[in-house]
Amino acid sequence: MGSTDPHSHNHQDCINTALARAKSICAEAGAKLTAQRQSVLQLIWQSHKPLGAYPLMGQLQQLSGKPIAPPTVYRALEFLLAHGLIHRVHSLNAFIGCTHPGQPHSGQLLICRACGDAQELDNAALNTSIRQVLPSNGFFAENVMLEITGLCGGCHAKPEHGLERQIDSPEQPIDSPERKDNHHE
Amino acid sequence: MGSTDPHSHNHQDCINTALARAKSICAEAGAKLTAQRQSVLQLIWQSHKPLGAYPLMGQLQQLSGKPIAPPTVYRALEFLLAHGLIHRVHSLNAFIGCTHPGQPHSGQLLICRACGDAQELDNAALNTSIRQVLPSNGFFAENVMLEITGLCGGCHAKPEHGLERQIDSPEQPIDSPERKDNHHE
DNA sequence: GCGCCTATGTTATACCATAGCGTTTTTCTT
DNA sequence: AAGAAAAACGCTATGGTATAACATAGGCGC
Repeated sequence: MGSTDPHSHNHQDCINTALARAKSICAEAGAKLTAQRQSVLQLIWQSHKPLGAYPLMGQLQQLSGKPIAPPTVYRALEFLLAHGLIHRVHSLNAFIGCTHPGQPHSGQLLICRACGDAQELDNAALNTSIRQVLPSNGFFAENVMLEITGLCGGCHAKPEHGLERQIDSPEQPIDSPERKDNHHE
Repeated sequence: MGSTDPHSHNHQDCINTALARAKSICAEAGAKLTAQRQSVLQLIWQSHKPLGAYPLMGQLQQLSGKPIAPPTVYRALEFLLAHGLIHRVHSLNAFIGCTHPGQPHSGQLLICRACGDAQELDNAALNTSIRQVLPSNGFFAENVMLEITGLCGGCHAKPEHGLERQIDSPEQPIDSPERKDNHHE
């Protein structure tokens, strides 16, 4: 969440809003948001941090009182992904609720390695920049995934996470000398 | 790559150049590019498409004539990642040679879902855009990962890869009229 | 009821990655 | 050159992620 404490807002409202939106989106699309899919969506929102499929499976079992197998979970996730209700966080093999479903956007995430929170962005300038790179490469983009890992404001202020590998790490952060696309072709 | 045939250039030169660069980078860093690590780097470059750890392991076994265990492969990969000689492709659980090692940059990849080729970008405007979003969020970035999936120029021209859902189109990733609830993110 | 489509259940397995520990090789120090 | 420390490697086992394939159940139009 970066600057916002997960508990500084009414989280239940948060979840309810997401569920309500999901219902209307599915209704409009003619898709069935079944009880199970809704449970999965709710659990993902409850966590408010990227949630893995197996932890999710465990919670789903607790919730339903019966054993749940991986395919069941993955099928629900697949449905939710397809309808833009959640995002997959590749760098964590996890899933997170989409904060503005129904609107066109590409996934842009800020992921704190210390507290584990993930904040979704939808930065217009960034979207524009990304889109502009593509035509020059003749590439037809279908899915854009941007995941930025680091420390959120809160965690960055604390000393215990001070191992700031920003400067000397080979997998460099964003700072890059001016250089144009370059490839060996 | 992308639209270009992997064999339209002298691939061996490509590999040799990468190996030579790797040697000089490691020498400068005081790191040991052992025979095994070099083999791994070479195999990754030979593939010229993102290569998974297990396929890599198989090739490594063939090359060396003896059984190789996963940790061996992953340790080599870890070394190469740490020194910026390869990139991890999260969306494919695979690895690809870095086209401009030694220079600070974040990984920006165009991945074709049809032919599997991946092209690395280093677009200055994009880097700038990304960098500019962060301060406003109080976020301290350490690693940026951008992976764009779609169709490269060549594959886009062919009819068999039809399901074209352009990103950022007003409609969500999935269909509008006829529904079929399966799609990968 | 019947056929069809969708969702779900179930078993098994494939695929990806790391922990932990012992051995070998290299490098540094004396 | 001998010995200690560190780095790299081999190996076994296991954890974590994801899907294939097939079976079952329920809704819905006819």
